[in-house]
Amino acid sequence: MAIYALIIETLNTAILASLEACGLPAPTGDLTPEPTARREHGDFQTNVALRLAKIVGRAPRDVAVEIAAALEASNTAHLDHCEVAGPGFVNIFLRPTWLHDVLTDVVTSQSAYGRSDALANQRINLEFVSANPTGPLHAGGGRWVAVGDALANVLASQGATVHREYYLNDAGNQLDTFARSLLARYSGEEPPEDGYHGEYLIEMAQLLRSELGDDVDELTAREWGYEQNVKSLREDLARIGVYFDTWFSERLLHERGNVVEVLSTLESAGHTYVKDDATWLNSEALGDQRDRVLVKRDGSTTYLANDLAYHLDKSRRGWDYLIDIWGADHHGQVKSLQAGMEALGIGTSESPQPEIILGQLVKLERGGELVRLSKRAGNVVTLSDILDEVDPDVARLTFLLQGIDTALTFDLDVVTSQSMENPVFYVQYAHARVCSIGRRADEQGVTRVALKDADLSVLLHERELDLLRALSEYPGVLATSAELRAPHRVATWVRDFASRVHGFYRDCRVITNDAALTQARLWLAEASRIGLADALGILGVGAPAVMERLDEDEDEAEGALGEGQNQGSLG
RNA sequence: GCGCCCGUAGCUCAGUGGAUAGAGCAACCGCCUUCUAAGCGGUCGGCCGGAGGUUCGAGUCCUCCCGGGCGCGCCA
Repeated sequence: MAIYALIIETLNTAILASLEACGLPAPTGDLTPEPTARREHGDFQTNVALRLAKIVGRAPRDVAVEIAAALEASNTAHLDHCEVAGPGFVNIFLRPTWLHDVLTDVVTSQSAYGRSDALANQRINLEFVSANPTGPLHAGGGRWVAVGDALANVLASQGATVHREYYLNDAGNQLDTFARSLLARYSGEEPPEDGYHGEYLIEMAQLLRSELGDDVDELTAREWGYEQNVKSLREDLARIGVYFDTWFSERLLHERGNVVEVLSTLESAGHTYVKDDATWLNSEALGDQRDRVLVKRDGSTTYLANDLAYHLDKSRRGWDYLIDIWGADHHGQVKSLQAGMEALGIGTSESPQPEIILGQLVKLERGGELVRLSKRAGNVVTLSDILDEVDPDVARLTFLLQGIDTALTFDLDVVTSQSMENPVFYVQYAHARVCSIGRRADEQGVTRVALKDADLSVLLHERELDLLRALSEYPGVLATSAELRAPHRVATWVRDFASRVHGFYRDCRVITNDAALTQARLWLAEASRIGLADALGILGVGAPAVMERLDEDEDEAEGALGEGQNQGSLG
């Protein structure tokens, strides 16, 4: 168990015992002590007195004083003293020894630090991106790439087995529309009104001609274009370092008769009816805003029918839990899908409903103006375009620093031209600095003694304790991030932690003549490195050991980037 | 009209019912003889969209209103 959890448990027990010693009842609900927001309030605070006051009919501060005294009298590990403050909080002050235990915990756990087995035995299928294979991934799609991959890592950090899946809508009208557009370009014509007008089709048409000659029909164009598009999706994803375990083809559902099967299941369960020559799902009765068509008048199935077959297939493939990440432009489909799944008997404890995570859309800005993000309109900015200009790490963290409930504005001017001030460099630099200390120590022949031989009790500087407090909270950050499906919490944690690392670096020289202090600080630096590297790893952002110092004369020129990063054209 | 999301510092955004609401950027002032100044410290900056309500306590929960985004196809 991580030290933080251990402390909470210890304090919890101590508080309960104190209540009993005072003859006070235990309040209902969670009385978990929580870390204080301010240093002067100690390490942890508990609001039990506030909550008990009404029950016992006494002033909250009186109750608090009593509890504080009982707590102090208890023999609780690391406890220094308690104070009553504000309306009736009991502030708990611990000795720094608990933070020294955190350091030991981090360096002995290494990359396992912060991990939990809360989701052990959970096999989760996480579907994200799933952009139609009708062209390159557009810039806004990068958000789901970054968020989905990070969320997968976050869930895995809690012990889950996570499977990344990409659903290819390769059986519907969109691909046909795409084919007609491609063929139009191939013939030197403008795409149809409702077709795809992006310039990428012109290039693609040229390639089509050079590869397959002058006698290409629509079907051939479609299949060739489809292959090209999937290939380019994979390439774009590879550029940003995201790989899917499964690329699931919608066509398979039709070939295997899954869609037909879903329809007959729904029909025999009495959930469908025929009206206006179409087959409808009685979804309104199941919570949807209205009923939905499953089979169109022309006999083809709707997106909903196909999607139900897809989700049913996913749950049959043996996952304990299904998660989809969708853009907010699809939120109208959530109720329909869930209504259909319920009609199919999904939604029990053995087979829970798919969880749909909705993320707000990305607004792309350049030159102070919004850029439209539409594959159909001509004006396309692709993820690949962005990666031509910025480092994948920059793109990822830009998408990840913001919660998915807010519409994100991706300002290309800021992200590209001001990359010197990008949070990515700030965080990566903290990692590089810590690594640099290790190298410098090596150069000077200073080697780290075994952890058990280092005297950590000399770590008393506020900067040092600050680092350890942040590290103590990291496991909780990961757990919360997983629970709330909010990977941005890891991003904001690591940015905050980097700030503490820089402060420590500035104020606490590690390699000094004080051998004991040097040893303790070397271990603290190592713990910090582990924290930074782990969080960055979860976000899918690189943690370079070296970042070259930016030459002052060239601060407008090319940035000095760490290893493994492509050199963005910044000028 | 109905449904979902959002509204917090000049800008971009954190903040799972707790005390004096935070960070980055921008602006201004300091700090390099010492482990990388892509750094550190400080100043400036807020009726948390508005009004009610619940609560010992509300940026957070509830209701209504205002403003913005996205949906409400026999498209996908």
